[in-house]
Amino acid sequence: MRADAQRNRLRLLDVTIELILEAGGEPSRDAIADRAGVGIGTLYRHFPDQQALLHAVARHALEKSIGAGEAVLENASDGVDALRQYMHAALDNGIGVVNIIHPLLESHEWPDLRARAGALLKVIVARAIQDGMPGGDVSERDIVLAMIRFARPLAIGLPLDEERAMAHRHLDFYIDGLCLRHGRQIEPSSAAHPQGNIHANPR
Amino acid sequence: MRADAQRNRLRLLDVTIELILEAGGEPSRDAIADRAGVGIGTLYRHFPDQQALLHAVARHALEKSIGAGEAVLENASDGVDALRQYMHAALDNGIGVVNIIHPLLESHEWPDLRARAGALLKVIVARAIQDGMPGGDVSERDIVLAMIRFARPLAIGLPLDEERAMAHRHLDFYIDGLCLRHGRQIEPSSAAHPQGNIHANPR
Amino acid sequence: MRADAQRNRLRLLDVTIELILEAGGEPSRDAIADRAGVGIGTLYRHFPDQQALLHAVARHALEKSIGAGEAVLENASDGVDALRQYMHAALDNGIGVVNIIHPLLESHEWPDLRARAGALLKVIVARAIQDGMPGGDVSERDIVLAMIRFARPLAIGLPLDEERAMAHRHLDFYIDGLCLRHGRQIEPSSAAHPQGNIHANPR
Amino acid sequence: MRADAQRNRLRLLDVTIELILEAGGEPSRDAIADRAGVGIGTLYRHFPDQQALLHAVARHALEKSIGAGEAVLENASDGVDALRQYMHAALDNGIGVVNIIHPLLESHEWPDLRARAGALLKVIVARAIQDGMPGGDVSERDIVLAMIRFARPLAIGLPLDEERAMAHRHLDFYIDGLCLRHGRQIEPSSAAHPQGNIHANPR
DNA sequence: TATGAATGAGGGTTCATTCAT
DNA sequence: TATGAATGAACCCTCATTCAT
Repeated sequence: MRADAQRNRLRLLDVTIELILEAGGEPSRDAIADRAGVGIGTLYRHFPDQQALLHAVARHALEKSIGAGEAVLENASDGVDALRQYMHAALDNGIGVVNIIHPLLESHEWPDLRARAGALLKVIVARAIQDGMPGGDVSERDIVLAMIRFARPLAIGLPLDEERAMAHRHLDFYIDGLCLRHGRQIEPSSAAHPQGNIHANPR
Repeated sequence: MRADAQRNRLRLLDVTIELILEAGGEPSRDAIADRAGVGIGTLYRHFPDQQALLHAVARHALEKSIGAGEAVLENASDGVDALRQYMHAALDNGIGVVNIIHPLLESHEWPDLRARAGALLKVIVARAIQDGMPGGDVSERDIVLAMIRFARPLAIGLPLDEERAMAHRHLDFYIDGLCLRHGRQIEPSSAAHPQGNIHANPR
Repeated sequence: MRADAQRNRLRLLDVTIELILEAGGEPSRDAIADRAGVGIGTLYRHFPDQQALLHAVARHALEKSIGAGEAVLENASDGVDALRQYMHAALDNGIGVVNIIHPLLESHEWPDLRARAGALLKVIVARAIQDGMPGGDVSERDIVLAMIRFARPLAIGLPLDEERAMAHRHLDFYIDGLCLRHGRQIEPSSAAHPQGNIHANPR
Repeated sequence: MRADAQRNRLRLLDVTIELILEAGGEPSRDAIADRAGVGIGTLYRHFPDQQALLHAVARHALEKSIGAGEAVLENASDGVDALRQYMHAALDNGIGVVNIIHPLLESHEWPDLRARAGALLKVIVARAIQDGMPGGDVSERDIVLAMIRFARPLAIGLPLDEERAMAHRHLDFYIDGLCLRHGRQIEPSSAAHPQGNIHANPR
């Protein structure tokens, strides 16, 4: 691939994410091409249809999220802490930038990522349980679907920073609840995610 | 209003809710009319524009939710229990079926409902705090926005019953987390909600 | 026909003319029914379709115009004067309230009116020529089409009174020109139409 | 602009004029696109809304009309003749093709054209008066509104050539009448116009 | 007979996608 | 390869007309 083509491709991905985060919905193809400073034809050369573009964006976000999770896992001393950090990092890495990651993972696309994500999740959940999160009926599904939910914009016209703050705040309560299951009491919300939430307690 | 017109009106509201829950976004007018088995003109006679339809749907859901909350409040012996039951009932009553309830409540529409909803929320939160939910920075906003979030479809193609089950499950963890704040230990999620139906009566 | 039905029919005709003159285009069926204070169904009972209503309105205007022409003819001492008075009267009687009179007259509808209108026109033109209007290629067609033209609204948003004043003013110049053909000099615009024009010369 | 785009643009303008002249009202966008043989989207690319299209058409006609008038003024030896030629040329150039020229001229759009049109009219009328047209209450308004009126289709289904012939014929009588005011006798309608075509060059 | 609810064709407009330049 | 013009399906809405009450 020629260098300028490569540059266009990345620019298009970045712009798409920008626009999704700004407007909270799927941006129009024209808007993406305009903002990227290329013709609409160029957009289609790189991403033959809507799917292709969103897949690429999703893959991008997913890769970053998995990377973050793997890093967390390496450094964390506590499994529950690691789970919490991972979920917040996924939010910050745009895990929910599109609502298509889940079906994709369940399909046969991206076998590489599916494997990595699956392995990561399994370990993180296992470590969290090992370190005190009640097992029982709590499973990977409770993690994946929750990340999708907390990453979805509320769509009520909140400013972007409030939107993200509420997502992290809600997620924190959720994790607190997860770890409380079956009566175990933990230090709630102790390990905070790196950035951008208005969680009241100092972390 | 003529009997058949009344029937059509209700059918249109029901279908709209159905479609929103299935697709997770605003359904097209044509889709609504088709599913309801009426002409597009009939839809417009009953609801002159998108706003009117969504308002009607939202008001419908909001009224039922408030009603449920008031009933809960009357019968509940414990404030935290009442809060939990209220939030689940709101989900079952379609509280988040549209993303417009919140802005509307903040505007000057529906002064009657706003007053009722505001009063109800205040009492429910106060009673929950009184019965053990940590006060601190937890406020009505944490209840309202959470209901909107948990009621939003995940939009990943889940069948309707799974979608609803996950919403209630996520909500339960969230409430557990809310009430756990500052170390208080409660009996978590003890009262599992029945298989909630959006048209079910408040429990 | 029952008395109230008869009343409704007339009311509908009147309202239609009113609305045409107010808005300058074909009014909507709903607007007519509303203004007349009847249901849309009643409108359709009296006038089974758009055509029928406009025909009725046109016939109404045409009858009045012919009546006015016949009256003029009886009283006028000068043929050119009579022609002028007739054309102005036709304008005032709403001859152009719809643009469908002409095709109707050329078809086989209204044989009675066609006969009367044809006879009247023939006599009026003949008398005008006899009293000084140049014959040559001037024909009834120059009268009929001119009335249609001067009765058409300019559709540039003029207030109703200006619109009508300009119609009469333009018509006056036109008649002056008609009678000037082939070098004959007449006293221009001497015989004025009864009402509603801003013709500068005192009549 | 690409060659084919340019071709489409002109074709759309031509077709719009055709349809207006045939039907006597604003044609539907679908009808225009169909007749021009392009997709509806192409029409919208060139003219983003009804206004834009009608403005373009009107401006086109107005420019040609003014050009014709200026040419006439340069070559004409007689002011009344020049007025007559100008008005006929304006008809041939589609001056009244839309009923929006007048309001636009009275608004603040097209300051360039307004200035040119205003200057031209003033000179032409002055020269006509100087060469024998009675002044008195005759003004530029009698010229402008008359051009609009005579250019409007009668909307009675006449074939296009008859429609145009009648417009010129009516206009001729009108000008005769205008110039006859106050008893001045002129050589009426001597210079019959050739079979004018809307795209013909000014004579 | 009167009413007004229901219908659906048609007009306006947007936008994902294709294709000529 | 990059461009942006062209396409047309799909959406929103209006209104003439039909039909159940």
